[in-house]
Order: sequence, then C-alpha cells, then structure tokens
Amino acid sequence: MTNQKKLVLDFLRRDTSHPTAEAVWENVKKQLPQISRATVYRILDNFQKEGVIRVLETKPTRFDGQIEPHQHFICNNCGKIFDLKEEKVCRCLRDGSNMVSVGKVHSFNVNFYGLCQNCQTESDDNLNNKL
Amino acid sequence: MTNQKKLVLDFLRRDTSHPTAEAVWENVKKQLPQISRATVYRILDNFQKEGVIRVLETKPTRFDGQIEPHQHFICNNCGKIFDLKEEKVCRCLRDGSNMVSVGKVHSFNVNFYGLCQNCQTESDDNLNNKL
DNA sequence: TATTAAATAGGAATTATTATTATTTAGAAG
DNA sequence: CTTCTAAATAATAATAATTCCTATTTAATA
Ligand SMILES: [Mn+2]
Ligand SMILES: [Mn+2]
Ligand SMILES: [Zn+2]
Ligand SMILES: [Zn+2]
Repeated sequence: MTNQKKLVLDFLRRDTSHPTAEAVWENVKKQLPQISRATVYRILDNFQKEGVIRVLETKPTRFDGQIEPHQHFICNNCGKIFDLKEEKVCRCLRDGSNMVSVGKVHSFNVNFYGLCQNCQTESDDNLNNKL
Repeated sequence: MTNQKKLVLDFLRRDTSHPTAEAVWENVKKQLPQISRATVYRILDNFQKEGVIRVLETKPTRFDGQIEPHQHFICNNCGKIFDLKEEKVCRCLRDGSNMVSVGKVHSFNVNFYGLCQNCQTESDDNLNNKL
C-alpha cells in the first residue's frame, strides 16, 4: 500500500459525491501535488478489480468508496447522484412504485454481468481437459 | 425523414448486436459511402430523444433498435450483449435466483433516473409563480 | 549495500464524442 | 418547374476521457 494508494482510498471513503477520476486526482493532489493522472487511473482500476471500490456506469465514469450493496439515483435536472438502499430498489422494480426517499423515479436501466452459456461451457471444457 | 435517418433506423431495427456509434457508421456507409460520422452521432442522439431507439450504458455507448422494455446481460468473458425479458429481471432481483436463460448472473448494476426532491420543489415553485 | 521488481510521473497517443462551418438538400411558395 | 429558405449534412477541428509508453523512483530483499 503506497502513499498514493492510501490517499486515493482515504479520499474515496470520506467523499460521498461519487467523484470522477479527474475529481479524485484534483483532490489527492492537494496532499500530494506531484501525483500523476495515470497513477490515479491505474489505482482506481486496481481497486475496482480487488473489489475495494465501486464503479458507476456513468459518463464520465464515477467512483464510490462505499461498497455495501446499494444502487444510485441520478437527478435528470441537477445531475447529483444519490444512494439508494437495496430494499427500495427491489420495491421500485417489483410493484411499480416509483417514489423513493430522494425523489421520483422516471426511468431505470439495469445491466447484468456474468458468463453467457457459451463461455460457461468453454470454461467447463477447459477444466475437464486439465483433469 | 432523410435518407440518412432511414438507413440508420433500418440498420438498428435489423441488427441485434447492440452496435456502437462507430459500428452503425461503418454499416450505413456500405449503402451511403459519403455519410459522416457526425451525422450518425446526431441522428442517434435525436432518435434517442424521440424515444425511437434505446441507449445502453456501456463504454463505449451502444444502441438498440428494440424499444420494448427489456434489460441486458453482458458476458464478462466474450463481451456479447444479450437481451433479457423484463420478467426475468424482476425474478432475478426479487428472489436472488441468478440463472437466466442466457447464462449465470454474477453482478448487476442499476441506475435510476428522475427528479430529486430539491429539483421537484424548484419546478413546483416555478409553476406556482407563473399562475 | 547491491539487486531486482513493482510503482510512479510525465507526457504522448488513442478513443469517443461534440462543435464548427461551408455546402447540400428537402420541401414550400410562387 | 424555378426560386427561396430552413434544416440537415459532410468534413474536419476541437475537446474530453482514458490508455499507453518509458525513464525514473521507490520498496523489498538478498
Ligand atoms: Mn453510492
Ligand atoms: Mn436489447
Ligand atoms: Zn436534482
Ligand atoms: Zn460469453
């Protein structure tokens, strides 16, 4: 854990604004002026792969130091990003109620990630061949 | 409805691969070689605003000519994007079953869009002041 | 202390997207 | 069928976001 990594992680755990990579860089620079953009991008990427931070599917990409399961409400007007507890998400999707604590939901978008059947079969085959 | 628009829309309605803007351009060029990238980007943006096509929250952005409500399964291995019927989505989120017809879901990400309470109040105020 | 591998800084390069502007085109009016 | 006008387009410049490259620094280890 280098100083650079520590500063990035500390910042993301304190900050609740779901900052962009650029914003993370700007903020960490206050404490380590010579830190490079590329370093911040690399560290964010590594943390994401380790599951230490979360990545939001926004443009530009935003980052979240809070990794307990929750989803996000993005205001169409002001652009602010609010946290939604998992429970509210399920209710909203289940019974069409579109009111949540932070506002009124107009639309939502879900991306599921996993292994498609082809790729599952392939990885099973590889495993069997090794045995 | 210009020829350019027609070709873009026809392509998106035929194609089920959820192509990028670049891929739309490459394909439409086959029939209209002088079409400009900027035109494709503008047309995609307009169609999106009119609700004629859907935009996927991917990097890079992808487009979908199918606008009946459905969600997407993105394979972590091969990157292919599969359509998921709404019903399966709800079941998956509701009772933790992570098997869907196209594969096994490892994770998912939901973005909700709407008006936050602040912005709702503001727009109510504006309405009242006009009366 | 010397060796080595990993991480970083700084900047170039690339990718994706948006902005600009001169030209073209699709209709409407005559 | 012409002329006019506004909208749409092509070509390209500019910008934004991200990734790549490489010389240098740092940390860990023998
Ligand atoms: Mn969050
Ligand atoms: Mn689809
Ligand atoms: Zn708002
Ligand atoms: Zn796959």
